Amino acid sequence: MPKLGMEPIRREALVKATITEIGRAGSLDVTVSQIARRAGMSAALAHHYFGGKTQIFLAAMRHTLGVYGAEVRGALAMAQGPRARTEAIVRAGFTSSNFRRDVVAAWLNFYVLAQSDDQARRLLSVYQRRLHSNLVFNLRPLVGSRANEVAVRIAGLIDGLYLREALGRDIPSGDAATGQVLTALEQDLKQTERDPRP
Amino acid sequence: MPKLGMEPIRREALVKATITEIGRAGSLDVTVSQIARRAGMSAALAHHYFGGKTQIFLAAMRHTLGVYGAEVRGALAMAQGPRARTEAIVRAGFTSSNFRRDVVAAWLNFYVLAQSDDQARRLLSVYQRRLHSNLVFNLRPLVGSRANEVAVRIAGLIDGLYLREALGRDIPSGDAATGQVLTALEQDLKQTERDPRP
Amino acid sequence: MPKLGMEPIRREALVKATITEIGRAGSLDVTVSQIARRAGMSAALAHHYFGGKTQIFLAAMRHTLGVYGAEVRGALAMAQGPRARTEAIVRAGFTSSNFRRDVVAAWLNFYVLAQSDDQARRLLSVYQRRLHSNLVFNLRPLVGSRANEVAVRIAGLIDGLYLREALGRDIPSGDAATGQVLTALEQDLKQTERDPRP
Amino acid sequence: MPKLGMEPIRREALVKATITEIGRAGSLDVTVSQIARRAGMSAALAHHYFGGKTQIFLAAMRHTLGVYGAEVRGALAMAQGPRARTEAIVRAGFTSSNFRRDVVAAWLNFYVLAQSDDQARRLLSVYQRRLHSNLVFNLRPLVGSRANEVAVRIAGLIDGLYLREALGRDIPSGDAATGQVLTALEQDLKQTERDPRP
DNA sequence: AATGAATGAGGATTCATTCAT
DNA sequence: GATGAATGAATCCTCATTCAT
Repeated sequence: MPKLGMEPIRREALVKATITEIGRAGSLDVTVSQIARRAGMSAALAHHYFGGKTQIFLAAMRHTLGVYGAEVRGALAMAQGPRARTEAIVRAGFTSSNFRRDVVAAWLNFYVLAQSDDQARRLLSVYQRRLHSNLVFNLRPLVGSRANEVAVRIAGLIDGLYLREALGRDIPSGDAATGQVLTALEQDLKQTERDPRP
Repeated sequence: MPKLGMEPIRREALVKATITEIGRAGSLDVTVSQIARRAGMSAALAHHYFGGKTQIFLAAMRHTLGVYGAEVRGALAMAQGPRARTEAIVRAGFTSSNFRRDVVAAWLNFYVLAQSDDQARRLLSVYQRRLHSNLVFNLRPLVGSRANEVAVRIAGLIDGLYLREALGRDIPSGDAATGQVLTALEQDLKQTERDPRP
Repeated sequence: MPKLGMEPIRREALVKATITEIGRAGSLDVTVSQIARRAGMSAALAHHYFGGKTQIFLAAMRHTLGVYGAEVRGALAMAQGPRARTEAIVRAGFTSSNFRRDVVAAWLNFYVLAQSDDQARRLLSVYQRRLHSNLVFNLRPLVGSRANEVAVRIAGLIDGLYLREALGRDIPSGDAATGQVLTALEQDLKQTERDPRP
Repeated sequence: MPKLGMEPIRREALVKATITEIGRAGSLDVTVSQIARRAGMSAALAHHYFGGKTQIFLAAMRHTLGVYGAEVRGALAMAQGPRARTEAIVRAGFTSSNFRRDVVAAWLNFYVLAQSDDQARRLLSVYQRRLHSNLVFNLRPLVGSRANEVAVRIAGLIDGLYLREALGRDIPSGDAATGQVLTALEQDLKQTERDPRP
């Protein structure tokens, strides 16, 4: 009994299973069989849908980036004014849907993959550029010509806290991380108050 | 052609070759043969000296951490006063011997390895704790009770900039990264001036 | 060419090939590839079905013991009275399906394997205990309290003749071996006649 | 300081170490390094003295057979008359120097080796023939034309009891084994009394 | 006499991928 | 649409053996 319209369901199941398995293994050393099993299908079917292991990883990556992007857009839509919007961007990064142990592990591994796989690198670049311009756009009214520099600092700090979290044994605390970044942000704002450079 | 006392020579060659190969591959998916070939010996000999692939990686890791630690100690020895010492710690992280493309790639992969390998995790913990307490010790006179929080921020930012550099296409610029961290540090110091909390 | 339900077919082919190859080599120094090739498949498939080399050997062992056990049961079913049954047990051990050169070699190697592998040891123990109790049960009416001792002697002699056969160059003669054991048995019976010990 | 006259000492140490290691492993899967280490020298030296792994095994085998042969000859020298001499041969096989766990394991493995190695086979043949003719020679006055057949039975039983002992968990009991064989022998003698066939 | 150094050959095992059904 | 069957290629690791010192 061939089932119709299974494709999107299967794909989604595989993407989720991929994130889960990468999280469990803590690395990309995960077999297609493991992923497929967790997704409730045969390895052959996984291949059928995605064409290969790398494609599966990339799809999982796109999914993760997509979720993250949606979260950012959602937060931006609610916020009023540049400061609130900048803070919203920061907060979105540490939401409970993004700052989960397995997702963090996936991110870390995607960074690794991006070093050898061009598609992955491009994907990450897109994310990084988008984050950067989002930050710069909203920081400009707040810190003027410092916007670029501050954006790099904020983004760097976000990544760094992610990285640290990947290793800690305790459940990731989004609040603490958010607090760290917002404090850094606030000091950049104060610095501008003291020494404005339009 | 001396035939005795080769062990340390071989070990060192293997450690270097490991860093290089990880740098080239951008991942831990490097065969023992590749490493051994680059180090100018057979894979069997590499196994003979290290006992296994993981041990080779860990030795390379220890070496990298060792170099880093030496650099930090050296910098600390030259610096006078807490502020200079704190800056020295930061600068040491972005020295040209640490902030090389392949070394950064190695670090990134060690983070990954630490998620699944206990020895690697322990090694990283040691490094992180040492960095943290170094920072806290020198920050105390500067920012008082904020020392811990500031140390986390500084360390996080350092890691984040490392991470970003791993992906960039251009040669890593230690100066830019150092500048970023020192700016963040300076703002934390000013904040304390404004609002001292002994 | 049916493509489903291959598993039992493959397993059986592998088990047979294992016996054959052990027979040819005269030892367990047989590669999985050799076995797989003889069974008409790739080494990978052999692993797929059995999980590892030891498992393949154990399966072959179980098969051999199974055949032997079936033969004994078959012979017992035909025989009437304790003496006939005891003789049947002896004869079953030297049947042409059990007393083949390669099977004898397999036995010998299983003894060796049993010294280091626990599963193998357990398997052999089961066989030995079964043989022993079969003998004792049927010997009791014939030799009374000597049953245990006689059973040990009979079983020992069977094993010894197997061992000797493993080395001889000529085709194993089940008849000669059977004769030897039956003679020993008969003398034990006569001894009981002369000196009954209920 | 080159030591003189070390050769015999080294060889003996290696032979003993070989028996010990085979006993520990329960198989011939013993590396030359293991043997050499136990014998207190380098693997290279072991090769130097024996030429190769097989040669080391064969030397150990010759040694074992030699000890056994000496024991038999010693026992024969003490015994008076054919019956005592026959019993002496049997007893020699289960002496505490021959019926040790590791020696039994070695024997078993030599049987295995003899299936693939010609030198080993020849060595075993020599032992078997010698044992056989020793038995026949002394049995002739006792059982007349049955001598050959009885010798096969006795020798088979000895081998079988060895084999059984190789697997048992308890310390080998030479007495019990000797008893078994002597009982069989006695019954053969009685049989001849009843039905003499000169 | 003795050994550390060194390697080639080989073997178990894993896995992504393909294919026939 | 879905999967069991099947394999080639790769990789880690072991080990007997050789050689220079």
